[in-house]
Amino acid sequence: MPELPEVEVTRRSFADRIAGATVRAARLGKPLRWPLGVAPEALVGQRVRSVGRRGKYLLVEMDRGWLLVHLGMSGSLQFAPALPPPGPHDHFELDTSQGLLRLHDPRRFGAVVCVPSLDHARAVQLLGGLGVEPLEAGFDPVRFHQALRQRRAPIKQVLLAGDIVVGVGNIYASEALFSAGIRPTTRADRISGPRAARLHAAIVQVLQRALAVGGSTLRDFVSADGQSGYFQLDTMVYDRAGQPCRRCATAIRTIRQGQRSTYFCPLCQAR
DNA sequence: AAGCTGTCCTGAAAGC
DNA sequence: TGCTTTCAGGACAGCT
Repeated sequence: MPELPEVEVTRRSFADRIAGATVRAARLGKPLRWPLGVAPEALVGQRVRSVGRRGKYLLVEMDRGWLLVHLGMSGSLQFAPALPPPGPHDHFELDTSQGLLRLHDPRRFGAVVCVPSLDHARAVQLLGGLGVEPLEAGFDPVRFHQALRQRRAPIKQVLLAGDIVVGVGNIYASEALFSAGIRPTTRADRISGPRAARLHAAIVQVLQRALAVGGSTLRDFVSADGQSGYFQLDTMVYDRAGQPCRRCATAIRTIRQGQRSTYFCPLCQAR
């Protein structure tokens, strides 16, 4: 499932190639998570200025607004001069002078939303509540600790909420907590400064490593077949229930937190 | 305000 | 073998 590293790799794979292109047509498939918000024809004639990213949203900057693209959990993008006819799971297409951008999303948790330049409220609604970017300078260990001290919920769920730091999904939350030696059920406000600093470093390291791996395994994520693109994850705890911890050989345990699976090592993550 | 729960969707895997 | 059930995931609405 696309988490921050996959989204960033996707962005890099087509941002330069689509920049400057003029939209010739836009097509919708079955409904996605949210409606597009405008008639597809409203995009025709606009040029693509750039492709940025905020959290797990891709921000396609157009002449008169932004296209916010979210890959949900099963979405992927392709951008190529030409593509085969759309299949039953291709739910958005942007035909441009430089190629065809296509969203393939079998489970339709993804979304493409057009936010006109003037609709500031809509932009705030979609992006306003997001936390800091974990791979940018604003993600600071001291401020991270201060933010955690305001929260009584289990640290795993606080990370997932995304309002302190974005981009840490279910997989990387478990992985980062293992790396920092913190039990996922620990109340966020009970984590000391030094331990928060360790978690901060673990989040950065886990995401950066995934991004580096993605750079090699996902080089043609967008332009190629779209099937083999997902990360081949080599995890320490995620999806390893009952298997021996790679550090101490204790059996990895799984629990449910907020209807989501959490994995941890009971020995390496004692508290 | 913060923190719960339910909801959306569909393919894969497990269970009967 | 074939049918039914469960599970996975991100993020929001609507509660308490």
